[in-house]
Amino acid sequence: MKRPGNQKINLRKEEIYRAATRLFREKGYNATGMRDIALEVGVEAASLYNHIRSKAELLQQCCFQMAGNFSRQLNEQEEHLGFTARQKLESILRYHIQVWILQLDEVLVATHESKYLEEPWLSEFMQERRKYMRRIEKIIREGMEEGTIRNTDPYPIMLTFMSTVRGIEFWHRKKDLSAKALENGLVDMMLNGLIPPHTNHRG
Amino acid sequence: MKRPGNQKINLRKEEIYRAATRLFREKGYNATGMRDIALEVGVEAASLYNHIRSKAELLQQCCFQMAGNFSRQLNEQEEHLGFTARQKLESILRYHIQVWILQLDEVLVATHESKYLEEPWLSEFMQERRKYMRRIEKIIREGMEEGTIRNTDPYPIMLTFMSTVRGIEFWHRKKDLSAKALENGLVDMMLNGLIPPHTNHRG
DNA sequence: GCATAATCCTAACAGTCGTTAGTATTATGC
DNA sequence: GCATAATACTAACGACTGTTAGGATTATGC
Repeated sequence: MKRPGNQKINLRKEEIYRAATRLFREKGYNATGMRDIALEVGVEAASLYNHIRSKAELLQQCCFQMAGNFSRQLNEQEEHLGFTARQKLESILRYHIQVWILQLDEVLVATHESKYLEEPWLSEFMQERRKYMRRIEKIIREGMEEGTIRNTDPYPIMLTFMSTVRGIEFWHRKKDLSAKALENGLVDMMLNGLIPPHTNHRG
Repeated sequence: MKRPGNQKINLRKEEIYRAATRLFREKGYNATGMRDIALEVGVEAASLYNHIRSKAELLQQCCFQMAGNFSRQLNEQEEHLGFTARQKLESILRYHIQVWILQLDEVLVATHESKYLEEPWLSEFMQERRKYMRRIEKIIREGMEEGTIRNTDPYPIMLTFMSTVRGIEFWHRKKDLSAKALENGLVDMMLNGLIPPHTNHRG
């Protein structure tokens, strides 16, 4: 069997990965058994090991795939010369929101289950995250220097920026609000806050 | 042994609860064994059952204690007649932040591990949380009617409000920023956003 | 100091976990 | 259709899980 383009193999592997990601999100990494994943795929648990090396590998793939995506997108924005820092931040935030809407399973696993990564992956993942947050903070500082971002401590702003997307976890999709409206609403809050423009109660 | 004020009993129980909460936060509920908790307390795992009914009970206590605290504080604010809706929201947000700073272990367990509650506790907890979010949304709507809150869709605002505290999870305490400064920074972002007041780029 | 209740221990339970060994089955390339 | 590689199965492994039983130890109230 000289692989006919690797298609079938990777399809099965992909299927396992998707099932695992969904279950990791739904039940948590530790509460998800290989037998649960196997049931979802329609196979015995032992058969999974023809396609993957271990359960831990599935978690690693999910976490570092997401980390890579976010890091790459941040690279693009950092190099975007025509944008002010505030425009960069808005663009990055919109990317965050879209990922949280379109790939909620993966991003929630990377966010909540990454702590179950084994070493040395755990340390590497956390270091990458710290690095990412520092890069965001740097853009915020640049925005303050160029005057497009309000001049206060950049650190709480960065924390708020990183947390804004978290609410999407609770969004009931069926209801009144479209994805684009949700995105715009979150971006609007990040940029303008909840005080009306005419009021003069700042500080 | 006719309880001498229940002190010793409750101290041990309290000790177990604290150890469990810390470990649940650190390693997650499922990855924390009764033997881990016992080791922390300095006792054999089986001995824990002289003080608690089950591992699940420890999680329930943590989740519903926090839920009760938040719910009670919200009651107080709802009944606070001298406050505008915006002042109420700021007050509630400051309470959120202080809890996330002072009781990070418990609040993280209630936030991230509550999904491992068994029925009917799980349903009750999630229902309480939905109710809480709807009450926040109602205050936001009141603020829009009285003009103290910018008039947009209240739902994304509520989601942002609920998520603001999440960043505290990543706060390195040792460093530059005091707890009070962090609190003020987060509140400031919530109220004013990151656009400087003189700019005219709203909408 | 005796009766008793609280708390601890050891040992073990039934179940689940991720994973491996060994083998059977299926599909491919020639 | 034969050789071979991929993939599936069954059975089981040792380790770990929350919890219980039963007995030993300790502290309390009178």
